[in-house]
Amino acid sequence: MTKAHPTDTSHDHNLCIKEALENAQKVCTARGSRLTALRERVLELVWQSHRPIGAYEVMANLKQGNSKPAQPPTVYRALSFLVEQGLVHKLSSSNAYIGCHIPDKAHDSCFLVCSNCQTTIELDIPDIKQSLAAHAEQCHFSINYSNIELSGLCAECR
Amino acid sequence: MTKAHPTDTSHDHNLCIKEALENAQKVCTARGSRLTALRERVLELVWQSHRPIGAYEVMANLKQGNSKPAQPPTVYRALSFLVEQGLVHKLSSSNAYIGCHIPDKAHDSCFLVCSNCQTTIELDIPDIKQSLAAHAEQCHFSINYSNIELSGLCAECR
DNA sequence: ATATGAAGTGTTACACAATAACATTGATTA
DNA sequence: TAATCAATGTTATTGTGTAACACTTCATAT
Ligand SMILES: [Zn+2]
Ligand SMILES: [Zn+2]
Ligand SMILES: [Zn+2]
Ligand SMILES: [Zn+2]
Repeated sequence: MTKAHPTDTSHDHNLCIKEALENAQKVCTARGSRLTALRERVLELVWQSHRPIGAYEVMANLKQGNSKPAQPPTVYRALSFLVEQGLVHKLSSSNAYIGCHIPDKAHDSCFLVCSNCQTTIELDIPDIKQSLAAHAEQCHFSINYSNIELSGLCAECR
Repeated sequence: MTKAHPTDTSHDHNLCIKEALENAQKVCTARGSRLTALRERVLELVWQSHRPIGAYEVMANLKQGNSKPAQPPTVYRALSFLVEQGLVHKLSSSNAYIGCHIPDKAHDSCFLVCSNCQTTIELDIPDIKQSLAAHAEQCHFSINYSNIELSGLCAECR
C-alpha cells in the first residue's frame, strides 16, 4: 500500500493530521517525553498543510484559534521540543517548520520544496547519504548531520 | 597539480585571496557586470578565511578597516550581487557567506562545514545531483536549485 | 561637451526571526 | 506536604534582512 503524495490535492489531509498526532503520542510515550497540550497544538498547526510554516505564523494561528495566545519564546520552545523529538523538521533556507511523517525512524532528511506552491516532500535517501559520506571522506571530513533542501517544481505546478 | 585544501593550515592563504579577486575580475569583465570597489572589498572580506562570515561581521570589518563605514542595505546589496554572480555562496543554516573557488564554472554546491572550527569546503558533485534528480523524478518533482550543507569534523579537528 | 537615464550607493526607518533573563505555574517525587 | 524539576508566561533585547527615498556615479546618445 503506497501512501498518497502531499502534492495529490485530493488526498484526505485530515488523515495526515490524525496520523501525525497519533504517531507523536506513540513516540513521546515510548521515550518518556511529554507531549503537552501546547506542544500538541503547535504540532497540529505545523501539520495544517504540507507547506513549511514560520514560527510567527504558528503564533498568529494560536492567537486566532481557540488556544491561548502565546509569545515568541513559548512558540519557539514548543517548536524546539518538536524538532528535538524528530516530530518536526526545520528548513533553514526559509526559516520554517514542517511535520515529519516518519518520526519513529532515524533518518537523514532531504526536502523537495516547490518554488511555486511551497508544498514540500520529505525523502529518506540512505544511498545519497552514503555517497556524500564517501565524497567527504576523500577530504578527510566526517559527516554527522546533513541538511539537504532542493527547490523546484512539484507535479501539480510544472 | 592538486590544490591545497583549506583545512591545510599551512597553505598560503594570501594566494587564495589573490586568485579569488583575479577570478572575480575575469568573470565580471566577461559578463559585463561591474565589480565596483565596494563589491571587491566585500568579496575580499568574505575571503578573509575559509569560514563563512555573516553580513554584520562584514559590516563591522568595513568599519574597522580603511574602507568607508556602511549600513546594512549597502552590505546586503554587495553580498547579493556577489551571490548572483556566483562569486559567493550563502549558507542558509548559518546565515553566512563564503567565497566560491570555481565561480566561472556552473555547478551545484555541496558544503562541508566543520562544527568545531567552521572551516568550510565546497564540493562540486555532479553524480549526487544526478542521483537526487532521479529520486525527485519519482515524485514527479523537477529540481532546479539545490542547497546541500553537511556538518561534521574536518581533518584538523577530528 | 552636455543631457539623459540607468546603475550603484547613502540614509533612515522598519519588519521579521530568535533568544536572554526572570517570574510563575504545574507535575513528580521524597 | 514539602521540595524539586519541568514547562510556560512575561518583558526586553539582540540578530537578520528589507522598504523607501535621496543622492551620486557611470554609460550612452545627442
Ligand atoms: Zn496531507
Ligand atoms: Zn523526517
Ligand atoms: Zn586559503
Ligand atoms: Zn561554488
